[in-house]
Amino acid sequence: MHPARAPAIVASRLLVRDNQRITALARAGDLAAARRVFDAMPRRDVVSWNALLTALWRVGRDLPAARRFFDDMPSRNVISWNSVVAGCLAHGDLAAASAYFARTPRRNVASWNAMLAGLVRLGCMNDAERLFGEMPERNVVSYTTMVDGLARRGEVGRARAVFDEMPERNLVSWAAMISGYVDNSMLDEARKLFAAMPEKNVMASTAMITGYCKEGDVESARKLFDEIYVKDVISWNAMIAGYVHNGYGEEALKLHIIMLREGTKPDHATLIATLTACSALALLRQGRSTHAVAVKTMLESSTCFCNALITMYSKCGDVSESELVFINLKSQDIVSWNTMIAAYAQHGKYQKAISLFHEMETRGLIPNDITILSVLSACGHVGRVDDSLKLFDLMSFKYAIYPGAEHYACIIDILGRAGQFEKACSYIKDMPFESEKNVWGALLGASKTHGNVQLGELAAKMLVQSDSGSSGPYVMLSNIYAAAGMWGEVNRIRGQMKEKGVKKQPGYSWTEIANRVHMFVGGDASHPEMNKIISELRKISFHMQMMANETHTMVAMSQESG
DNA sequence: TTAGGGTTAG
Repeated sequence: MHPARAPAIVASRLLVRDNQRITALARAGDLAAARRVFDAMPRRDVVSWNALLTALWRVGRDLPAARRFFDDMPSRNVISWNSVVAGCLAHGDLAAASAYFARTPRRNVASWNAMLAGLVRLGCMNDAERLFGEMPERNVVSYTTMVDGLARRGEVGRARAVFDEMPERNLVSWAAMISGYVDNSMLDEARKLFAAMPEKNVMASTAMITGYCKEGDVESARKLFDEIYVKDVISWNAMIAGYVHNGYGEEALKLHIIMLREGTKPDHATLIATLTACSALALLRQGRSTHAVAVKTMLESSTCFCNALITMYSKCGDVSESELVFINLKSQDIVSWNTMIAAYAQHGKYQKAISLFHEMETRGLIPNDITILSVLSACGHVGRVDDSLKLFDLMSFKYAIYPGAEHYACIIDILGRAGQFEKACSYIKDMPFESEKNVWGALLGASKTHGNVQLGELAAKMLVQSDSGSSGPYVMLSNIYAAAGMWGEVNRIRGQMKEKGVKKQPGYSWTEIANRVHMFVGGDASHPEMNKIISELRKISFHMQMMANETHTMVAMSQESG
C-alpha cells in the first residue's frame, strides 16, 4: 500500500467507529453522550448526521429539534428522509410526515413502508390501505404491516387474505397473524396457524401463551412456555401475567422467582405483574419490597406502575399509602383517578370517593365507564342505593356513557343487597342485551343473603345455562334451600351435580403471621388453635352485624333528611 | 421499515 494513503484509511476507520458509537449510545438511551461524540468528530458523513437525527426524535423525543437538525443537514440521502418521516409519524404529526414523504427525492420501498407503518399506528387504516394500493413495490414488511393493521382493526378475515396472498413470509408475518387471531379471541385459528408455522419463534409462542391464558387454559400456556428454548423477558412476563389474571397468584410469584434464578432481568411489566399478584394475595410485605425495587430502578415515575401500586396498597388494607402514591404521582391518567376512587370505595370511604370524582370533573377530565363503575361500587359499599340509582340513570345523559353489563350487574348487586328485588328485576328486564352472567350472579348472591328461594332458583338456572361446568350456582342454590330447610331440594341439587360431574373445589384462605403461613381449607378444622379462632370469628361477626345495623340506620336517616 | 408482555371495577 502507498504510504500516503494510510492517513486517509485511518480517518475513515475513525469515522466509521464514531458513527457506530453514536448509534450504540443512542440505543442505550444516552442522547447527550451521542451528541458529544457527534460534536467532537473531526469529519462527518451523512451516516453520522442520520444517526443523530434518529436519536433526536427517538431518544430525545424532540421532534422540533430533529426537524431543525434535518433542515441544517449538509447532505441528505433517502435514509435521512425516511428518518424524518418516521419521526413525524412517531410524534403523531401526520401532516408533516406526508409533506416530507411527498418531497422525498428517490423513495425506496423503506420510505413507503415507513409511511405505511405510521398510518397503521395512528389508526388511519383507510389511508394505509390506499397507500398500500399505490405502492410501486411491496416487500414482506409491507404485507406484514397490513396484516397487523387489519387485524388490530378487527378485520381478521381481510388480514388473513393479505397473509395468504403474500409472495413470501417471514417469522414476523406469522407472529403478526397469530397475534391478530389472539387479539380477536379466535384461539382455534391461532392454534391452527401456529401448528402450520414452519419454524416457531419466541414471539409467536408468546402470542399463543397470551391466547391460552385469555381462555383460562393456563396449563397449555405453561406447557408451551416450557417448550420455548430461548425465553426472553416478554415471554416470562406473558406467563406470569397469565397466571395472575387467572387467579393463580402464587404460581405467578413462583415463576417470577424462577425467572430471577435463571438470570432474566425483570423489567417494568414484570414488576407490575408481580405487584398485581401481591394485590390479589394481599401480600403487603412483598408488595412493599416490589415498591422498593421500583424506587431503585427509577420505575416510581411510571404512571402505569404507580397505578398498580395504588391498587396493591388498597387491596392490602393500607389505603393511606395508596393516597400518598396518588398524590405524589407526577402525571395522573384516567386509570390513576379510577384506581384511587376504587380504593376509597373498597374501604367504604364514600365521601372521599365522591369528592375525588367531582375533583376529576372540575379538572376537566372525562370519566369513563370504569370511573362510573368505581363510583357505583362506592355507593354499594355503604348501601347508598338512591345515589347509585341516580348516577345510573344519569350516566348516559351527563357523561355519554351507556350502561354495560357490568354497570347492570353492579346496580343489581346494590339493589339485591338492599333486598329491593322487584326493582332489581325491573332493571334486568330493561337491559338492552341478553342476560349476563354477572347480573344473574349478583341476583343469586342477593337471593342467598335475603333467603329468596324463588329468585335464587331463577338466577341459578340462568347461570347453569350459561356455564354448566361451574359449581358456584349449584352450591349457592343448595345453600339457599338449606337455609329455608328444604332438604329434599338440597339432595336433588347434590344429585344433579353428581350426574353432571360438577365438583366443588374446597375454598381456602391463608394469612401470614410472624413469618408463618396459616392455611385454612373449607371443612377442615385441624388447625391447633381452631377453637380460639372460631370464638374470635364469632365476636368479629357479631360486631360487624352491630355496625351494619348502625350504618343502615344512619344511611336511612340521612336519605330521609335529604 | 414489520411481530409478542404490563395498570383501573366486580
